[in-house]
Amino acid sequence: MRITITDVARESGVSASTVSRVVHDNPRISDETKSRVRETMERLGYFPNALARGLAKSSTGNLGLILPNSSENLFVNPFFIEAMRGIGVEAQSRGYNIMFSFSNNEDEEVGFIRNYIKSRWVDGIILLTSRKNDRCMAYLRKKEFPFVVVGRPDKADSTLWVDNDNFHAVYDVVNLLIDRGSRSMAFVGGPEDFSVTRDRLSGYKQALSIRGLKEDSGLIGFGPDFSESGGKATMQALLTERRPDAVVTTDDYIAFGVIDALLEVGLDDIAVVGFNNTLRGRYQTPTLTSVDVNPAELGAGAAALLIDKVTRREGASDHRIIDTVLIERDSTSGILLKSGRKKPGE
Amino acid sequence: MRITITDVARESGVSASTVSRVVHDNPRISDETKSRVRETMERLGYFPNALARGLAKSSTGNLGLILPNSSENLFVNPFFIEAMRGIGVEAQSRGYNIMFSFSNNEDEEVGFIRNYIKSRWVDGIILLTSRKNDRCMAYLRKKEFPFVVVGRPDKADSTLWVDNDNFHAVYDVVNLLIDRGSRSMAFVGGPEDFSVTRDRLSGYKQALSIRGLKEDSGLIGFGPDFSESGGKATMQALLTERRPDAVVTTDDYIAFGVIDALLEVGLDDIAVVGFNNTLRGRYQTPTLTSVDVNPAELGAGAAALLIDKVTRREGASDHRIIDTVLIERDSTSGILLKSGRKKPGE
DNA sequence: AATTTCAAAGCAAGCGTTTGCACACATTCT
DNA sequence: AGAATGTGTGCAAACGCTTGCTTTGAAATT
Repeated sequence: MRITITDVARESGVSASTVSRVVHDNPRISDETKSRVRETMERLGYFPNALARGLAKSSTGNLGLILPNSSENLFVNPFFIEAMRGIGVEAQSRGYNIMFSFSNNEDEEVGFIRNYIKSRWVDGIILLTSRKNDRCMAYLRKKEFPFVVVGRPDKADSTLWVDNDNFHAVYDVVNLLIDRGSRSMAFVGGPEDFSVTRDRLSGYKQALSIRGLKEDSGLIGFGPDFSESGGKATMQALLTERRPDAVVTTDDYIAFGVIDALLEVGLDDIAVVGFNNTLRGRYQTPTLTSVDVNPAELGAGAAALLIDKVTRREGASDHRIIDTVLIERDSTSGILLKSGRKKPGE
Repeated sequence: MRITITDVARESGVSASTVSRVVHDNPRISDETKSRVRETMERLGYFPNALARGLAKSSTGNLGLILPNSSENLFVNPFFIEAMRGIGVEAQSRGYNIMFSFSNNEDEEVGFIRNYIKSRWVDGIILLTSRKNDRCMAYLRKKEFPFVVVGRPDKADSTLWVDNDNFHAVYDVVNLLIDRGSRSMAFVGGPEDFSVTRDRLSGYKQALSIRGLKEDSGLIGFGPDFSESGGKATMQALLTERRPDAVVTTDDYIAFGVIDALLEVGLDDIAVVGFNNTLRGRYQTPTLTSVDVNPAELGAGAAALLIDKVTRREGASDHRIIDTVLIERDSTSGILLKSGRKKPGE
């Protein structure tokens, strides 16, 4: 027989309400009673039933995590598992549990969110990507349900968000490339409706203008996704019109595709930069200069923000910016050598 | 105001119990009533409260997932995210939710399990690794709580499990290497208390003996973990005594370490095989022959088994074997070339 | 015509907590 | 001494659903 609050109450000669108040350390209960009740709880091995508690308080202490439509490349990317870890660790340390679901498309995502909300499993929801006109966000806003998004939201309202300073991250990349001698730098991004793509593009444009280089729309391309094949195709299209001396991309996998496209036409002296500091970028040939976006911190920040919100903590801010780290490797050392060996002297 | 089962009842002129029975499609309710009630539910947008339901049924429809102590290398390994995906997809398709937690050590794991069970958040638990004398398993058995483990359990009792046929997987690898000409084959495994290590070792021994090669304990080593550095150190130790012509490992990362150790002493003609078919193995130099263990299938199988169990489905078996696929690449093509180019003619 | 059988639906007691309000008693103030 | 505070607990009504047992009325059986 499972032991309940009434067992504890009977056993320590008080009412169930008193036991409940002891559990919550209510100041109206005398220290004497508290310690007596606590001793009984200990002895009986009492543990509150989360469901009953949730029902009574109408709040669960769970957060829902929506993983984006899993085009395969999203899962070879350690970004997500790292973000999940950040979320998990932060949530655990504050007594929250995480429920997750995998979806195949935006419809399914909305379906899961709907289910989480309506069945009252969770107190808040974490979205792991930010898109323009995101239907998940629209739904959550309509329902006025607490949520946080990793990435800058499309609309500037009270939405909680956590993101890198993508503008500055790219700004630094562009400066590095200019310092390395680039005069005609291309930009190959993911889909244009992701805020991360748009932010990085504007960092690119700003930096060019500040350094006195002309922006050229012929040097800017957007892929259909964040995949290697998408990056390759985009680069190939771009190459029919222009011959850049460096390429800034918004993801390592896009960068791999770009490098592929370049090498295929014999261009092995073009600098390429990726984002997300993937493992493959560290081992492939050439090793890839990349921006580490600190996914675990992004996740932890998101969880923290959301928990602050649902616990109505005072003075909680509505966003958080996570630092990035630019990691320079061979792909910007001056020459893309097929052999992958570092250019001597760089 | 949130709408409840009584609202639906009132609105369609029946009792709450009837509505509940309609929701569960109880045959004792007439079709006429069912359709009337369903129409009302639709119109009102009724959605059952999962907490209340769980409290009444004392079951939640949630499963708990315990991710192993996160030594970093476990997370660069796509095995886990893939397994999670398999679990998630299977669970979702059967109306179950997944809660997960990250732990840093076995104590924490047991703590999370205890919490899941005692607070009654979940109906069953999935363990993602199987160790000898695992305290999690011991605890779960003591509590008689339903769980499933990925990997063969240490004790042969009624424990649910799903695993590859590690014995045969290694058996095939050994045969391949012998066919390629190996006569002195080493085995470098992970920690000996993981059942996966022990199973693969016995496959190795069997295959050797069947093919008429002598087993040599000097050719067998176990690393402290599944990491690159561990693999390297183990191989280095082994090399002080022996000079094998091929190495079977139990993980790609161990294999990377092994290759490193070999190349450092100038041995570039030794065949090496890994497990888990990691991305890095596909791109590094040389590309690595590896066994794909189908992590998503392992995860899905685990979820399926556990759900069958907690729903007391008839005829549910207690384990499931998932096929592996041996993927041959350059590292067994005869010579480990530093350039990573395929040996011509192989 | 009286009795049995059966289908369909309702009653009410849980499931285990939380919490506003009431209550009893002991202090302190006029 | 009577009134006003304060302090520590208990009562009982939620929270929203499930389910064993009953009831009701009609059809089938003797």
